[in-house]
Amino acid sequence: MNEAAAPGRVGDVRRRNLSLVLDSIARTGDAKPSRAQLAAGTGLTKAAVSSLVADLVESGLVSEVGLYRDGERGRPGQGLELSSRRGVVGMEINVDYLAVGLVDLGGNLRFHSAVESRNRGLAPAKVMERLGLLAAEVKAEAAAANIAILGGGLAVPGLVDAQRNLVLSAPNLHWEQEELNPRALLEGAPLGVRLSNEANSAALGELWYGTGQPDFLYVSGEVGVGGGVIIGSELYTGPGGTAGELGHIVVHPDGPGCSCGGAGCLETFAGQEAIFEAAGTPQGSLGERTELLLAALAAQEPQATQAVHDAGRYLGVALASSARLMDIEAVVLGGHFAVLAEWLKPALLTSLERYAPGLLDPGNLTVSTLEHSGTLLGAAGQVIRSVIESPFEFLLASKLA
Amino acid sequence: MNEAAAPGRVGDVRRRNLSLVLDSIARTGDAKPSRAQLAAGTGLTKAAVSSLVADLVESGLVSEVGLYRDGERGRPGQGLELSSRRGVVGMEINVDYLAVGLVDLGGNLRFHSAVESRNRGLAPAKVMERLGLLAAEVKAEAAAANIAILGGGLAVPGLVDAQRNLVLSAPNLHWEQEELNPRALLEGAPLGVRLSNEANSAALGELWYGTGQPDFLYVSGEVGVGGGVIIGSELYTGPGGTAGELGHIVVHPDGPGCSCGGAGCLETFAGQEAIFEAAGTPQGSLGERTELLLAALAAQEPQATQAVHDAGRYLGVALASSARLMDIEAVVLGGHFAVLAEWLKPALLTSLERYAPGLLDPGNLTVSTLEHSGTLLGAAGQVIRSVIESPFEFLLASKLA
DNA sequence: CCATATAGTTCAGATTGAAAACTAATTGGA
DNA sequence: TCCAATTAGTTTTCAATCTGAACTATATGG
Repeated sequence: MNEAAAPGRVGDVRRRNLSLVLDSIARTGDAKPSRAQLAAGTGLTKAAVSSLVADLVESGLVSEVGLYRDGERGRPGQGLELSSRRGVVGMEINVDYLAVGLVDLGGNLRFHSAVESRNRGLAPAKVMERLGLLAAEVKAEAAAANIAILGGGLAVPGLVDAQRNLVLSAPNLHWEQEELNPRALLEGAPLGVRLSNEANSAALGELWYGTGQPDFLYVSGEVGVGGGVIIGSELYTGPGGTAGELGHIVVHPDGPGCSCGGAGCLETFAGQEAIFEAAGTPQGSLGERTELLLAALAAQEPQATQAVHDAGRYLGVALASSARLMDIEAVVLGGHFAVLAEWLKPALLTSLERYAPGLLDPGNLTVSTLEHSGTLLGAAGQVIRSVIESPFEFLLASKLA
Repeated sequence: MNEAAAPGRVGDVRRRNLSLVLDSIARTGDAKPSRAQLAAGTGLTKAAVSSLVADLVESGLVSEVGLYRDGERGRPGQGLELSSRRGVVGMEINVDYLAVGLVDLGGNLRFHSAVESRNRGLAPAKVMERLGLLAAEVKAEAAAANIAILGGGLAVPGLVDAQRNLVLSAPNLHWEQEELNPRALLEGAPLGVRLSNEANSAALGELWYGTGQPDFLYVSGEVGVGGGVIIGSELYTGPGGTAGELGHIVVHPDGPGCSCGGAGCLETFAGQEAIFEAAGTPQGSLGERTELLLAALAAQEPQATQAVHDAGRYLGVALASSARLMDIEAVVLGGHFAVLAEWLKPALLTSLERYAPGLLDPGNLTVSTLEHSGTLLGAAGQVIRSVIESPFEFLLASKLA
């Protein structure tokens, strides 16, 4: 008996149905369903839904929002929605900036703020201090709007251990085995602050607040090339939690050495630095270099065009291999790749067609529309999702308080 | 409300616990646990376990096997085991042979038979006819041993649609969109016959009856190069069910064209045909060529050695990329690669160390020990697993009958 | 032969959803 | 104006199923 799965108890049924009803309300979104509609949608009886909704309303997760009239006869229903008076703070540390946002349970970004910050090489404590200022701003905004902060999500460009609040490694920040104390950013928030990986959060943001496709590979072109795999509306993390390292897929066995110790990795051909260098973009801040590169592309300068073309070609190789291995049918481009999409896509599609003909419909290669808030939304969304998936635990906690 | 998850009913608790108890008995295997031990292992009360076991015994899935004595004091328990009087037939169609086997619920291969058969290009009906002869043999053996056949699993080297009993494509058999009628092989078996992919079945066989690791990539080197990804003791199939196509990962962007329409695929460097050709092995049957190649390798013939070395190198590239993308930490070599392992492994490990240093512990690169029966066991195991995972449905059916 | 220990069963109690009957609120037509 | 029709939501009764505690069954060892 190596694995001890938990036994089913009578009470589990209610846990599950609480989650089912809450999830139904979340999915229905703006339509603000009534109890009767939820009963029809979930397959539960009206009696069961009424009882479940009563608990959810009492906990503050769900609120009744006026009457619901369809223009037909009969008693109108009470509209239900995820409370707009409860929110989660999304936070992001990246190489060049810090960002925070307040997301209510319904997924609306109620407030948003970002500052430039050269975080590479900075001590984690120093960065957390700066982030704390932004967090204070959010808290003030939340108080003003009468929104209770339930918790927060913090995305960093590196490998994290969410259980132990540990950044295992964030090479682009020059961090290694750093213990953050994210909880301190939002003192008093009952659900604390959850660490997560930037690319994974962006992928989840795209899933919950973007395209809504259930299966896709999100490609994050920040300083490194990252990826997030969404399968069946869930993040695929792999057994060790480090899946999606698209940047270190080998795209040429005779390629140059990579910072990861390997060779021929995608990142050495399609990382930001690699593209800037191949394009001959002079040194400078990220914003400046991006401007210059875009200008060069617009001017059809050959070196820049070739650089982006090559990046697209090798990205195509990596995507072809990924699609074959993981059966991926859709790709969403984010970060740098979204910015360069116009010039990148043709080479990418040609490459895909060469290495995996017919596997990926060109229409399934899309560009993220969430821009910089995707990561934020995903980081906060993970906390919101955890409430939607186990509301019972939340109910218990809020009854004690 | 786009997805309608099923509501939890009170009866679901019992469904789950029936499965939990059955699974506990299966895992404990030869130890033949008592009800009391199951209660301790599952966290259920003795009362609940007794009630659940009663149902399982009545259905015939579980049998009591004499008393259980620990040498200590107290009333001895009744040992329980998955019935050895119920079995599932595993069947395999491959390019060069057909095989069948009888697996009892406890996972013991009770009977096994295989014949050579040049199936490439043969009509599916003709192949099924030959397979029917083997199936008849199994049925006779089962009758003689007083084992009731519950169902069967049939593995084929191609992409299948298990719901519709369809082989979507099996290029190495020259089959395309073939409708088989596997159920006819085992008339009267209550669970019918389930089609599955050969590489996936071999991976599952390895999981259930081989190493027992919960996370690994199985590499099947038959005529094509296939793969099966096991994550968290489950087969990863991807959204469309075609995941694990290791053979068509791009290992060299300037590589030769592949039968899949792409270019630079692993299969063009490490497929059986590619290795034979590179090694200069003359034409002939698979068995003959394998003998010749092994002899050449034993004699340290340079061309053969180089061919296998190259195959290992490119397999290393594919595994490095796979490990990065899917966070795979262990690899099991099967089929042709298991046969060549002695000569293949050094180059493979060197390659892995070059392209993904430190990612895969050399000790986690193992060779399948199940040989040809792995696929059979996996094909049958899927049916056995489906019973273990939802015994309630089986109970219902057996009560009606 | 009895104290002790362990296995397994029986029965009351609690939780929970289904089903059906009931109350509540609204519209439209007589 | 008022009542039939219609839809929303609540109350009540019932069945399924687990827990916990008390009970019975069967072994060992002095």
